[in-house]
Amino acid sequence: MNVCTYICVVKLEQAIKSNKFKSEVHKGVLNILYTAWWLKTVMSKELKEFGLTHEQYNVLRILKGKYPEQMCVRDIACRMIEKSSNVPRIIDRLELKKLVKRSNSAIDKRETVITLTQSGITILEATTLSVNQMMDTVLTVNNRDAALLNQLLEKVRISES
Amino acid sequence: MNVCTYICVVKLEQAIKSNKFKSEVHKGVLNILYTAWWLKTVMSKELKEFGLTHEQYNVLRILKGKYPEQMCVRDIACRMIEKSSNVPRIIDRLELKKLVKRSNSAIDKRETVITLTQSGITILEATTLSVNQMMDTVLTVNNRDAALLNQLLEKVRISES
DNA sequence: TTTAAATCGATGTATATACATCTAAATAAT
DNA sequence: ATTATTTAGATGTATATACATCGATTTAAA
Repeated sequence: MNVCTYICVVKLEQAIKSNKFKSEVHKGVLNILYTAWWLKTVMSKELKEFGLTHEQYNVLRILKGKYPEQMCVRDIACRMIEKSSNVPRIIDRLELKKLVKRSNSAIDKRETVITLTQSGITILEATTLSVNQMMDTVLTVNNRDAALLNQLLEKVRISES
Repeated sequence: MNVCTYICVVKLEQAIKSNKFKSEVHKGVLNILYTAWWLKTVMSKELKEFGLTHEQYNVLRILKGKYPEQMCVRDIACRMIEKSSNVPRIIDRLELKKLVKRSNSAIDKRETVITLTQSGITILEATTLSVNQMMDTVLTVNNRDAALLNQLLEKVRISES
């Protein structure tokens, strides 16, 4: 069975061939992990058309958020979804593709400031349009359910310790 | 800010320093991705004590599900949460640590069958106990909310195409 | 029966994750 | 002012992801 086949497999039990879960909470953990993989796979398929990875797209979008201001590596890193992302290395690939530009900060010589290039803006806009359009088609969940989901995910992350 | 600090950051807006979302659905996508990273980070911290990665633990648990039966690589792969996992390579590390054993199938010579070793069973049991205990402490969400969350995640994965 | 197609899993490559370490620079402490 | 500490980001390493390819089988087709 092809990886893409799973995009149409809705049931978790079917996806991981298991129907014995310790509890709904335990199932929920697996469900979140699986859904995250599913979403990444769906998105990556679209991003690939533009030669971008999920993480590169994330960095570009973060830069867009402050544009035309520049951002230092640290500022980008703390906005990443996956906090352990190695941002300097992601910047490396984006720089090779000339989508961003590195330069040294005048204020703090330790900092490297990153700028979106015109090419970066153009690709990002086209990609965002395409990704959003695709997501609107693929995701049929409504905003009311999504709002409830957002509340529940926050509850999951309320930790005792 | 240390990566571990984020374990105590509950709000998505705070975690990714953004409060402008196109819609609740769009926010939901980011929320699922972030929560998955959060869960993996929390779990990995515990797994590290036993010298296991998240994926290695996943493979061991899948093998446990059929134990004492053996499983071929493909059978393991289709039960993985992340479908694009490179199972032969994960087996490589587990074999080096002598937690599993590879052997050739007598029925189909193309297949490699994997067996949990006694050492594998022992480590898996200790790890599972520790991980479950930690999860029960960290996750305070109740089963009713988790059941609702599971329904909503399934709705997210209902695709038009 | 011989060839063609499909399958299994090992392996190669580029990128990313999750760390640790290192250098340079900035800040704090003495 | 000098030293110590902290911080920024580059870099190194092991592992994983997301593919593609390849050899050895097995199955299907001619």
